[in-house]
Amino acid sequence: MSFTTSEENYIKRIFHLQQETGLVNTNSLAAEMQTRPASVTDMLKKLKGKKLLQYEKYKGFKLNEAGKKAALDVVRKHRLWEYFLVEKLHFDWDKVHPIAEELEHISSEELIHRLDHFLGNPAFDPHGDPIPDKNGKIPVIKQLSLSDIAFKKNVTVSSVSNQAAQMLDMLKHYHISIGTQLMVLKKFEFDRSLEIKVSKQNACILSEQVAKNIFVHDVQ
Amino acid sequence: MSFTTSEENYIKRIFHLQQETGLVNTNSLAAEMQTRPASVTDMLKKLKGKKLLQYEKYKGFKLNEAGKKAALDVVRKHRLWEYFLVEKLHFDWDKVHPIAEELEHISSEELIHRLDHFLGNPAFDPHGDPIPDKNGKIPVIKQLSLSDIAFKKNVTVSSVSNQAAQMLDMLKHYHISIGTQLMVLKKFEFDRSLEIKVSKQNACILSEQVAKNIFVHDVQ
DNA sequence: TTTTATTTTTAGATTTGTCTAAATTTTATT
DNA sequence: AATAAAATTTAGACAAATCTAAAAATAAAA
Repeated sequence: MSFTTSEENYIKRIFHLQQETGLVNTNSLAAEMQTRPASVTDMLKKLKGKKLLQYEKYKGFKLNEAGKKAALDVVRKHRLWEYFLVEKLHFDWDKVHPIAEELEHISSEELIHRLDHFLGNPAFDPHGDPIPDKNGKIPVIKQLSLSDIAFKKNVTVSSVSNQAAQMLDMLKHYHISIGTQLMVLKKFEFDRSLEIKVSKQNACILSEQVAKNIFVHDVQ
Repeated sequence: MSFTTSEENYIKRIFHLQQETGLVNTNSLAAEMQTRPASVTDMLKKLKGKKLLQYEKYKGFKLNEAGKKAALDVVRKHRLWEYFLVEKLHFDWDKVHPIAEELEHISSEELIHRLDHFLGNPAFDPHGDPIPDKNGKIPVIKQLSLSDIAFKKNVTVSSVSNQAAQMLDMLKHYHISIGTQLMVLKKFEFDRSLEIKVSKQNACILSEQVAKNIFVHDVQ
């Protein structure tokens, strides 16, 4: 099933709204989409016709399973492109959203599959938001990301979600790999970067983005 | 001035047709666009209204300077994206056209500027077609590209248009740089790759794409 | 529980890009 | 030069996505 750019935009916004409020209503979606309630009603009929939406007139609405999968596909594309723009083209992270809004509607599945691989299958975008995988599965941030660890607590690296060469290079340089023991010394609120201590070496600084991609567990 | 996707597609096709035939006529453009002559006429009025087209009813038409610049912008975007798809995402070169047809309509100038830089400001796309620069200037293939040099003729490398790290790595590996003396020994028609001899070293094979990006002049 | 206010939907219009069918202009042929 | 053929344009229609204004349904308040 393929969708128009307009359909994809509506699907994505409904998805985000229903995550906060459960059921979505016409006026709030119209406000989000910067359009008129009447236009929303028109689109709701189309989406219901495509069997993406639970919708009864005057009752509020939400995406069904097919609709959620469609939304996650768009979210995945958006976040992968944002990652590309920041990591490869060195855009500032706060400049990429409008460009990703266009790129997310490029249709080729093969393109996204290859882009994902090229980027090292990142789990989080430059804003720290999770990137759904091909099946719509969202990586869970089980309080185990290094960015959520308490100070002075000894932890062991269990996985690194971002396989990009640059990331691996950096970790290699700091002598971090699966099994390495770490301790968080300080968190800079300004950019949420972390000062950490690796085994018996000197302290070093990791960006929030790197920290989010490092998963750790308690030392046994 | 910005254009719709449909306008850009028409502009691009008119550009390619007028390079071959000078004046373009309605039926041939309709055939190229896989649409009806009546639809072409409708679009011609729009493009004339935007002052991109020299057009008198029943007389044939062609892009004026503004139109040509608009066309070159689209061609530039298309070819840069093709280069990206082949060089970075490792698509087969014959698979990238339809995807680039979508990507070429992404509007951000900053994006294209950064993409160009990221790719190493390539002068030719994976099909060997020249990539217009930001100002619409098309790199001239003055019989000086290595791919156009006669066999057994001694030449000196004068410039390398593609600044990508991978390209430079490869050239370094073969001990090729500005000033290096080369000789073309053989051309394989199958993929137009070249066997060349570098100074007093062993012969090596260069792909057509690499050869097109190496410019040479006669040995003085 | 009426009445009022809010929300949502319908009806009908608009824009963009397309179409078919018919009319017009140009070109080619006798 | 008159007529036939081809190319091009006009006229009117349609689908998608939007809009305004009015009607209908629901929710809130008196």
